[in-house]
Parts: sequence; C-alpha cells; structure tokens
Amino acid sequence: MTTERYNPRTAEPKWQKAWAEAKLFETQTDAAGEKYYVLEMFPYPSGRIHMGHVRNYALGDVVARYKRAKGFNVLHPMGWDAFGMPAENAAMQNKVHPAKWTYENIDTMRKQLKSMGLSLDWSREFATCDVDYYHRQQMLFLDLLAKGLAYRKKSKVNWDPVDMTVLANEQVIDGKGWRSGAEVESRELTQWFFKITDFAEDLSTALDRLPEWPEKVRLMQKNWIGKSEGLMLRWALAKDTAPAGIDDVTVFTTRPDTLYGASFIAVAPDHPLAAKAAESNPALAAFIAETRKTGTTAAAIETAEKKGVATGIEAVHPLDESWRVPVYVANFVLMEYGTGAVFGCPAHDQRDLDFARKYGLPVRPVVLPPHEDPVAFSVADKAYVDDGVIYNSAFLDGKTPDEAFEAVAERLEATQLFGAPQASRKVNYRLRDWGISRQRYWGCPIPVLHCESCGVVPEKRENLPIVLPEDIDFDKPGNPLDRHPTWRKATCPQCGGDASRETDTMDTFVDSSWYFARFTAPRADEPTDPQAANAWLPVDQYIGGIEHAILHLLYSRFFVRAMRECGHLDLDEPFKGLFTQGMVVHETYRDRREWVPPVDVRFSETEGKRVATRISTNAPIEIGGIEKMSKSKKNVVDPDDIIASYGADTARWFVLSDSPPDRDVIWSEAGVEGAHRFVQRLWRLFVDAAPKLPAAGARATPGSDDLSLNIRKAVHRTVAGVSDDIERLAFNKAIARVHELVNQLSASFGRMEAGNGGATAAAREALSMLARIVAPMMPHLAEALWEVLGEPGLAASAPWPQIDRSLLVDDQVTLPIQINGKKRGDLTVPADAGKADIEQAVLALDFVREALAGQAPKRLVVVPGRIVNVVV
RNA sequence: GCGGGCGUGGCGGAAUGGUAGACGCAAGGGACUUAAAAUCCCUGGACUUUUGUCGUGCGGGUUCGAGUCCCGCCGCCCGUACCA
Repeated sequence: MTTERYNPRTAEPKWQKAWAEAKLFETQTDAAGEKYYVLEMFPYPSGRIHMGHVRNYALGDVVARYKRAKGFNVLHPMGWDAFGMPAENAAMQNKVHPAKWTYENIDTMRKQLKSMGLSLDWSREFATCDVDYYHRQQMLFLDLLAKGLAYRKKSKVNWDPVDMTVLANEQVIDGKGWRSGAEVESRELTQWFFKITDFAEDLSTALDRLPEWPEKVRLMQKNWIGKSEGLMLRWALAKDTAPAGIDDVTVFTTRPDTLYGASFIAVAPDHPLAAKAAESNPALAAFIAETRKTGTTAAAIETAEKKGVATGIEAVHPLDESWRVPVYVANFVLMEYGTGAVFGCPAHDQRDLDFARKYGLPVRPVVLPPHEDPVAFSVADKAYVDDGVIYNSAFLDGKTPDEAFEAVAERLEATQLFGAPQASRKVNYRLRDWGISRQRYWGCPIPVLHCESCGVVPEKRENLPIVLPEDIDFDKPGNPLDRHPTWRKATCPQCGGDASRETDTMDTFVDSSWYFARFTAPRADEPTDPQAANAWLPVDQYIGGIEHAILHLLYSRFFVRAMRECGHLDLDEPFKGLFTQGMVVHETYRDRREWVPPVDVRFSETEGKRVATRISTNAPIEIGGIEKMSKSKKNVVDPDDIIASYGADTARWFVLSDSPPDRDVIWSEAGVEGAHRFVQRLWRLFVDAAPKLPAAGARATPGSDDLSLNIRKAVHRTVAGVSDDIERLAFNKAIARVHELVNQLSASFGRMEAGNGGATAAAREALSMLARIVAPMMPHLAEALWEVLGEPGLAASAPWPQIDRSLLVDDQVTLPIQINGKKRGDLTVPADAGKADIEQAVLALDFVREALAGQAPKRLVVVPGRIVNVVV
C-alpha cells in the first residue's frame, strides 16, 4: 500500500490560518491558568532571518506550546530591536532612509517568522523605533534623571579626525577608522550616564537568588561587577619632587599586606598627576599622547605592551618615612578603575613583576610560601600570588596576609596625613557607570535641552515625544541631528528663552533593557501598566545567545531596579529562568577569489576524500573551517529556502535535534534531509495505522496482553521522559526518545491485527499521545496527525497527555556486574531485591566464583538498581 | 591580557561518580524493483587469533569505580563596556 506523502507546502499555511482565526495565541492577562511568560531575545531587523533566529524561536516556541498544553496562561510576544548602526550604514551606502530600511526589513522578517508557525501573540508586536515606544523610553529617562540615576560626565570616545566623527569600537580596525583609514585618537566628550553603580552591590548579591540561571552567566556577571574590599591609601609626595599644588596621590589596593614589597607607584595616563608632571616633561607628554592611540577597548589596552615612563616624582612609603618609591605613568593603569593609581608589588603580582623587570625596579618578597626558607626564597620571573606568611615587613612579620591587611588598615586609619586619615577601608567595584550617549541619528533622542541661562534642562513630560526629524541627510559623516537646520531649536521649559536640543541619542541597549516589561501592556500611555507588569513579570523563561551574558542582561537587571524606584513596576529581577543557546555554524567555502555560499557548492568523493566544486563556475572549492554563519564569509543558509523545500516543521525539528541547545549546532544539508525523512515517517505511521484503529470516540479499552502492554509502556514512558526533557530544555534528548518510540511502534504495529481490540485501542492511545508530544516541536504536522486520528479540535489546544505511573515501573532489573571495575556479566533480580539478596546472588555467579578462586572478595560494592563491583 | 565556556567513533551527540558511544547523520551489505528513487532489514571505536587489550584533547592525581571530581598544560569559542 502506498501512502501519499505529507505536503508541508499546503498543510502549513492551512494550520497557521486555523490558529490565527481561532486567536489561539492572543493572550489575556486575566485568563484562567497560572501565568507563564516565555520570551526569546527579540531580533535586530537586519534584513532577513537567519538560522540563529530559527533556532532561538523554535526553542522558545517548544516551551510556549508545551506550557500552554500543560494549562498555563502563556504570554509569548515578539518585537523588534530596531534602532542601531546598520540602518545608518545602509542609509549612507544605499541612500535609503533608516526608517524605510528598518520597517521594510521588519515586514520581510515578520513574514518569515510567521512561516515558522510560532505560537506568538502578534497583537502585542512593536519596534523600538516606533515613536510610541521611544516616547515612553523618554519618559523613563526623565524619571531616572529626576531620581539622580542619569547624569553627565566626561568620557572618552574613538575620534576619527578625518571623518570628524565618533566611531564605535567595531569601526576601529587596528587603530584606524574603517572608512577613512585615519589613525583614531581618543577624545573626551561630555556624555550621559546611568548610575548602574548605585546598584552594584545588589546586582552582585542578587545573582545568588537566580537558581534558574546558568552558573556560568552568574559567574561572568559577578566577575564583571568585580567587588573587591581594600584600602584607599594616600602616599605623600616627596616635597623636593612634587609638582606645585599636589601633595599626595591616592591608590586603591586590595593587598595592603604587601605594602613592604612596594617598589613603585603607577598612575593612569589620564590621571591629573600625569598631566601635571607632563607639563614640564616632554618625553612624558609624548608617552601620554602615544597612549591615546591605543584605542578605548580593554582588550586593546591590556594586550598592548606594558610600558611606563618615570615622572621624576617620588612618593613616601606610608609605613617608613625614609623610604621613597618612584611614580610612573603606565599604559595599563585605567583611570576608570579605583583611583587610577596603584602601588606595584612585583614579588606578588605578575604584571607588576614584568614591569619591575623591564625598568630595573627592586623585587622584594614579603609573603613567604609554606615550607620555603626565608633566606633562600626569591622571585625570579614568576610572581608568588598565593597564601603564606608575611616576612621582611617589620611589625607585620609572622602574620598571615589577612592579619597583615587588618594591621596595616588599623594603623593607617589612625595615622593623620595633611589633616586627614592616611587610609580608609573601601569596597570597590570594577563595574562602571553605563554611558548611554551616542552621537548618532537612528536612536532614541535624549529629552533634554541646553539653555544658555538655565544650563541642562529636562524637557517637560507633556512635550514628549521628542520625535526624530525625517528630513535628514547622510551625505556627510557624523550625526545628522547636529547639522539639522531647525530640529535643534527649542524653547527652554524653565525660562522660556532659546534653547537647543540635546543631539545625543541613547545606546540601543537602553531600548532592549525594558521591552520585556512593555510587552505586558504594549499600548499603555505610561511606560508600563504596573498591574499588568506585576502580573506577568518576571519572564519565566528567557532564551537568547550567550553573547549577551553580561551587558544586555545586566542592563536589564539595572533597569528593573531603576523602574521600581520610579514606580513603574514592583519586581526584583526581570528574568527568572535564563537559557543561553549556542550558535548555528556552518562550513565555509572559498574558491581562488572569494567566499562561496553553500547553495553554490557541490560535493563528491574522490579516493575517500570529500571534494567540493563550485556549481556556477565548476571551479574547485577549498573547504574551510566551521564558523558562525555570517554575511562576510557567505556561509549562510536562508531559512526561507529550507522552509520552501522541506517545510517549517523539518527546519524546527532539525535545529532542535542532535545538538544540545546550549551548544553550537552545525547546519548540514544531510541533517535536514534526515529530519524531513522523519516527518514523512511519522505521517506514514499514522496514516497506515489509522484504518485499524477504533473510532475516535469509541472509548475502547487497551488490552493487557503483551503487545498492548508493550505499546502502552513504551508510550507512557516516552511521555514521561519527553516532559522531563522539555522542562529542562533538553530537546535533543526528547527527540531521541521520540525516535525510539516510533521505532518501537512501527515494529509493534506490524504485529497488530485489525481484530485485536485491545492492541488497537492501545495503538490509538499511543498515537494520540505521540501527536501531542511532537506538537510543540512540529506543530503543523501534529495538526495533520490529529486530523488523521479524527480527534476533535486543534492539536495546538489539546491538553498534554496524562500518564499512568504504574506503567513506568518494572518488576525486574538487570544489574551490570563488574570485577575490579570492569564489566564481566549481568544479573537480573527483582526490582525490590535487598542488598543482601543481591550479594548472595552475585557470589553464586559462575564467572564471579571463577574470579574469586575460593577466596572471599576484598570488597563487594552493591549500588541497588545500578551496579555491582566485586573487588578481588 | 583578563573573565567564562567547550573538547567523547567518519560526523552531531548520549551517559544522578556506576555497562562509554543511546538516538540521529553519513557509510557498507542485503530485501523489494526491469531499473532508480522511496521504504524495510542487517553491520559499523581501534587493535587483536579465539581470548582479550587499549580507548572520552594531553600529562598527573583522588576513588572499589573517572567522560564526569582535583591539579597542570594544549586547542577552539564567547565576552571585554560604542556590533546587536
């Protein structure tokens, strides 16, 4: 008998329409069922969706559909992270307005996402570039400003001196501007900041209250915030060397216990003392100018060769007046961290040691490692950073580092220097305030005005929104808002005089720091409807890329805290559960000239080796490494092509199978074909079995014969396993279980005769359950299977199958028997057998007696239900 | 540089400290077919003569037992505050 193949091209649109007409996924806040908020990180509308999106949204959709089947009231919205640089780049390159480019991309991508059959509530959709959205973001900005959580300060940017514009870090390539090629310099601008450091302590400690976050993400955030307890320690400058007007320099140190090992002080190139010293020291001034070319990124600064220049200034050791150490300006000291000045203890810090060796500074060990001889111990090229006993350190000798820390702190807190304590304890954070100013057009305008008489004045709330002007040009580099003829002109809300608008727009991370709250009441006049926000939040399951582990997630956590202070919601944390998915990667291909897309490559085998040829030109192709899909390497597979030829369910099934979702998945054509074969196999299983089954409403009772019982045990076990797997987001394992079940059902159905009422009833039960457990992953096919079974209604609204727990337990278990840790046989015992029974049975086994040769075992390890190990 | 992660057959991967390789892909063999596709069945870590021995990036360690835990390396990936 031949079965007609399942045709996703006709089936998928049909079911999508059925869901839409039933408004199945439009969520009501007050609907029945416990709330469950599933959210995937919303996409940047770059043009077309890519496989990473397919994976991200397929993962979230499984959770959403599963929870819905479990009876939850599920919120599963979608929107667009729509501001950002690519729209401006497109405007410059293709003369298309950023808004037009963005909204056209959104239209394309919405259509693509809809073809995936996602259970999204599209009625809540918005884009962050909608005036409606950024209007409310401007309100939030004013609220933060009023609470003192927004302020202005000077900070450095990458300046392209040819294009006369600020560059993003990714636009700086090897220290040069990406368009102009000019050497980039760092330049100070007054910019807007959010006071995230106000919450540093809570952002760090609250991580311990997020058990449903991956440990690695919590660790990364904790290290990023970087809490450290230390001393603010003032060093007097030796009078004969100090520049006029500066008496001392304050360092932050976490190791005051190593103070007697100090051999220099290093200050940041932009430290005031450095500037002062450079006034009379051209070599130093040149060095400081040089460091401005290193770039502003931490990676650039810290991978650069560590260099310093002596200032000629000397500082007096806080514990010994007769001891002076030189003050250097060093390129690895950051003004943003601590005080911008450190003391170097080369023996116990690797970077300080490298610096000391380079400039011939003394290396004096003061922490003696355990079991080392104080006379013989010395530090050559590896600093000793672990615990030990303090020595070479006067009154600290013999103490542990912790005790020495306390002793130094106590003494110097009590010592006066220039009328103030010489030291004070200080908790320091590596976390810096969040700079949100961008000198760009395509972002949310910062709603403040600059008035000559009143200074910086917030715009009145009722004057919002400050809308981006549409008549702009991208003919010249730089910010079009700056050179707009009229947009800047405004009236000061305080004095009524002339004022000019702020032309900085907000970092796009601001947009994505509260969108999850806006989804709970997307059309509210205020930024949130606190009732809706409090009802839905926190997001129960948030899913997105690991690349957002720190910044986006930390900013969102800050925003929730700031919004709570302003009364917009009452919430500790935005995301209760977090899952970070891996990337979709693909082989790369190139011919002599360029990267070649996978669709243009044909493979063959020559002498057992995989060989590739370019289809369009017949040129030989070199098969490159497996890399993240990217436009530049052209190793992209367009989801549209896959959906058009195999259907959305195949694409979904493929990205969910094989690779665990937190790891990278390698896209391969063969894998997709395998997934599609399984779609057809399921379809065949149902269509072929359907005529033998009792009618849908017949209430036939499954039999208790071997065949019926086997079918029932298999399916109930699978449902239990798949439920667990989905709860843990282990979709690859859920899929392996479904494969196993289908393998078994195919075999069992082959032995089933139409007249066997018990078995056919078991088969109907099995198929009805199977259709429902594949539904979250392949929702369209599940509807078709549901229809084949003649079940009423839509599979998408069918409840998750109930399992009979009595079918999950076995009365016999087979234990592997090891001798000296190596498996040598099996033993089948009753499931409830005690340790003693098992021991006895094991010792009676032939191969065990042989191994023992009459001796008693040295040891007999019995782990009931698991394993037995006989040690001889 | 720093912080975090990952590393298991030809490939993707499975394995509460307890039988390493479930499940899938690819491959090989067979059945069906005039033939092919599709489908179904069987075989696949390495070495070895049955018997075994060796195998989870490399080197050590803890344990009755290590892919899993600890220490030291190597390689790759993510982040590094203006890419999103």
